[in-house]
Amino acid sequence: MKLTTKSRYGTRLMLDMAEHYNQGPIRLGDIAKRQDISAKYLEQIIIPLKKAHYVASVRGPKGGHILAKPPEEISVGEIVALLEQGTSLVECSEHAEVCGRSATCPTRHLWREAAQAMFEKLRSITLADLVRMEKTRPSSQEA
Amino acid sequence: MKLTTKSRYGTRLMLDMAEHYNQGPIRLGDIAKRQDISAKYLEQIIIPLKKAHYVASVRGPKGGHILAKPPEEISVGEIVALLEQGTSLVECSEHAEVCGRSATCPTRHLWREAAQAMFEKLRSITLADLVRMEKTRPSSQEA
DNA sequence: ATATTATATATTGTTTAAGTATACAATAAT
DNA sequence: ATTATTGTATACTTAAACAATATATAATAT
Repeated sequence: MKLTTKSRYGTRLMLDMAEHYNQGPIRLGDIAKRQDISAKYLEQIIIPLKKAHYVASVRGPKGGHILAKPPEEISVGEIVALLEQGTSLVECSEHAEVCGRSATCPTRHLWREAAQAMFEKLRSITLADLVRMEKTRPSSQEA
Repeated sequence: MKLTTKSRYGTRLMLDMAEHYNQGPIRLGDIAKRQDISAKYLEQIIIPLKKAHYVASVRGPKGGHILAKPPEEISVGEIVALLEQGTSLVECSEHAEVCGRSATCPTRHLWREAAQAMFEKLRSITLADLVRMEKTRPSSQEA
């Protein structure tokens, strides 16, 4: 039930770009160093974010990546949903056919509600919120 | 980010026992058949549930397992927390030391809040609720 | 004494997560 | 034009975790 590194690193990747919003293209290499994540791995993680038009890119020297929307308009929920490939906690939430019991299984709805509660929370927090949190309390912030 | 089969099967295991509450010890073999889960695997899954005193057992012929508390007093949240070994979505929620960035990482709190939202929902639903749901609407129940 | 249940421990197979490696394409600076 | 620097695309590898299975043992109702 743990989050994958894709959504965790992906969130930090996006947060790093949010922190440097309006500073032109940011190199993945720089983000990799700042966040201490393999640059090669970040290259993979950013692909779906580009396809979904959260991120734009510029090739060549002085190139890099930029957020395609302001940080206020990108929620963590969107990022996680994208990188975890959906908002469900069990396969049968989205694909009832994987289990013959789907039609009558009382636990099925349970997992959907739990996932909903989680994503509602995540969708309520934007990259701008995170940047603000970081600035306000450089360390030891409480929930 | 998917739930493991342990918590999913474990919930169905407990629900099956709730459905047969006050009917004496229930054989794991019977549950395995009804739920279409490997009996051997259920034997493993039930171990932590016994250790946590949600389930009691009787050996020998006519033996089996029984819920140690009424279904009203066992929430899905407790079952899942037990079988997923905690209520966190990332390692650093519980063990800050696994990541050098824990002290200042703004995303850390994020994951804790998301997990909290999810478990609040799960803790609000008991086995008795699930039994009731099943009886009220034998199929096609909506959230 | 026997059949039937649970218990304990070890082992195995499979999948997925996580990360690397290599080759290619675009472009700014010179 | 050439070169260095960035991103892009695809394939590959490794390790861990998940999901079971197998075997042997212990308790107990009949």
